Amino acid sequence: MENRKVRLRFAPSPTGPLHIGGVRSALYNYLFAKKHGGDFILRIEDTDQNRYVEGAEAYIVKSLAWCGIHPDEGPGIGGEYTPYRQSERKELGVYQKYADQLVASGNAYYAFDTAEELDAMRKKLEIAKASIQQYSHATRGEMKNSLSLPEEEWKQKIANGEPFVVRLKVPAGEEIRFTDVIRGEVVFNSDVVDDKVLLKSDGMPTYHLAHIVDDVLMDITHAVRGEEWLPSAPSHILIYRYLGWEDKMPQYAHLPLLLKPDGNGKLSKRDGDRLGFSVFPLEWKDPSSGEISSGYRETGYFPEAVVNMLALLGWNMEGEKEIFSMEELIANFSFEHVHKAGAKFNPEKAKWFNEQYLKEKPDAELAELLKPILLKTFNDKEFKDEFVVEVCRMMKDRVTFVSEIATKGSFFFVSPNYTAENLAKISKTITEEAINAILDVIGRDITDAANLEASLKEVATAQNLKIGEFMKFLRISIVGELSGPGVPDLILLLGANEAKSRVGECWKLMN
RNA sequence: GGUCCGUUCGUCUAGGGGUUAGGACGCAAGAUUUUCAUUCUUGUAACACGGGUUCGAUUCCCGUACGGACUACCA
Repeated sequence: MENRKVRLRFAPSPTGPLHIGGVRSALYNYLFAKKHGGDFILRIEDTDQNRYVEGAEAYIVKSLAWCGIHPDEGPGIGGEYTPYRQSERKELGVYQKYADQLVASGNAYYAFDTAEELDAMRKKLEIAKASIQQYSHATRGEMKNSLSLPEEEWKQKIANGEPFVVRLKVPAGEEIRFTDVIRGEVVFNSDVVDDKVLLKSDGMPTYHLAHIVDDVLMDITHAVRGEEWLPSAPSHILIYRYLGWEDKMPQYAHLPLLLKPDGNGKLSKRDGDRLGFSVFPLEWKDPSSGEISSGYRETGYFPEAVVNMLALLGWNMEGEKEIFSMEELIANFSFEHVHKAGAKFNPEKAKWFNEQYLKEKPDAELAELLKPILLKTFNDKEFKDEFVVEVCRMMKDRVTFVSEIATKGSFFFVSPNYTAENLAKISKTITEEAINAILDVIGRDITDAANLEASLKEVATAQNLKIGEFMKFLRISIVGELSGPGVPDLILLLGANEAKSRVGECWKLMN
C-alpha cells in the first residue's frame, strides 16, 4: 500500500450534465493525483440503464477538458485497465464472479421480493414506527430470500427464471469503523446498515459492488467522493472485508457538499435558474425536453477562473493569496485543508475571480475572443485588429466578461444612441461657438492624449466653461452616457472624423 | 422517525487554551479621475447555546439547538 503509485478516479454517472459540484470532485481528485505524481482516471458508472442520458458522457468528457482536467486513462483514452465503462465491464463478466463469491462465502444471499413487497414492508415498518426501516438482519427473515426460504424453494425459483437480486448479508451488532481522510475516524453500528443490493435482477451490479470491484481492479489508492456517500461507507467496508480485500482498500475521503447560495440545501439546477447563475460548466440541452441550461463557458467565464473558484470552495491554501494557476493548485493541494462543512456557493465571488483573470489577460488575447462576438453583435461589420486590441485595453478594467466589452463598449463600434435622459444631463451653457472650437481642436493633428486633453481644456477656459460641464458634454456626445474610458483617448482611437460627427450629431439633438 | 456528518463576520475561510479573532467577496466611506471602472486607504461584521475540564475556553469533552446528507433493484 505504502509504495503503490497514487491513482485516483472520478467516476460519474452519465445521467445528465455534470454539475459544478461534480467538477469540483473531479478537480480535487485530479489535484491530489498530480500532486503525488499519480494517475487520474475517468470511469463511467453507467450501471443504471433507466437513467442513462444520451450525450451525458460526451458532455462530461468535454467539461473536464475545458477545465483543464485531463484524465490519464478513461473511455476514449485507453489505459492498462480498459474498459472504463462499467456497462462494458459487466458484459465482460467482471462483477458477477465477485457477487458469486460473496454468496458462496455466506456474506450475500439471493432475494426474490417484488417492488410491491418491498414497499409493503417499508410501509409496515413505518406504521409500526420501527427505528430501523430497512431490509436488514431484523427483517430479512420475513422476506423472500435464500436465507428465509427452504433451499429447494429458492433453488426452484432460480431454476424457473424468477428475477432475483443479490444482497449483502450485514451482521447484527457489529461495530464498523474506518478512517476518513477528511473526517477522521467514523463509527457505525451494523444494526443500522441495510442489506444493500449488490447485483440487480438485470444482472447489472449496483454502485456499491461495482465501484469496489473496479477500484481494486484498477489499483485505486484514494476514493474521493461527495459526502452523500458517507452513510453507505460501512456497507463498502464490509464488502472489502468479505472479499478479502482489506489490504487493497483505497483510503476514503468524503468531500463537503456545495450548498445553495441562499437558504438551505444542496446546490441544484433550479437554484441557478432562480438566482441567475450557471450550475454547469458547459451549456446543456436536455435531449428529451429540449430545455437549455446555461454554462460557465457560454456565460463568458474563463476555465482558469472557474477552476480557481471551485478549488477554493471548501479548500484553502495557507497565506492570503487567492489567485492560483492549476500548477500552483497541484503543488499545494492536500486534504488537510479541506473544510469539513458544506460550502454555500457565492455567485458574486465567482464573478470576482473572472474579473481578476480578465485583467491579467493580454489585450491581444482578449481581442481574439472578442472578435467573433463583435461579428455577431454588429452584423459582420469589420474592425481592424489594432483597434479591437485597443478597445480591450481600455475596457478590461470595466467588465466581468469579454462579451461585455461589446455591450458596455458598444460606442466603440457604432454611434451612441443619445437618449433624452442623457442629453438632459448636458449643461445649457454650451454654445455653438464652443462647439466650433471643439471641432477645430479635434481636427488638428494631435496624436497624444495628454496634449489633446490640454487643448480641449484650453477651449473650455477660453469659452468660459467649467471643465466639468465641458467634459460632460464631450463624454455624452462620444459615449452617449457618463461612463467609460478617458474622452481624449476615445477621440484619438475613434479618429477625428468620427469624433467630429458625434459632437455635431449630439449638438444637433440638443437644439 | 433512524443513522452519520457538520456549526468562526451576510458568504468563502485562517486560526487555535491566554490574539486588538486575520484574509477574501459583498457593502459603506475617503483618496485618485472630466465620468465610470481599476487601484489605494479606511470602515462594517463572526467564534450557535448550555454545562463541564482549566488559573483561563472561541479553541478540549458532553449535551442541546440548528443545518446537511443518507435511509431505492439511483448513483
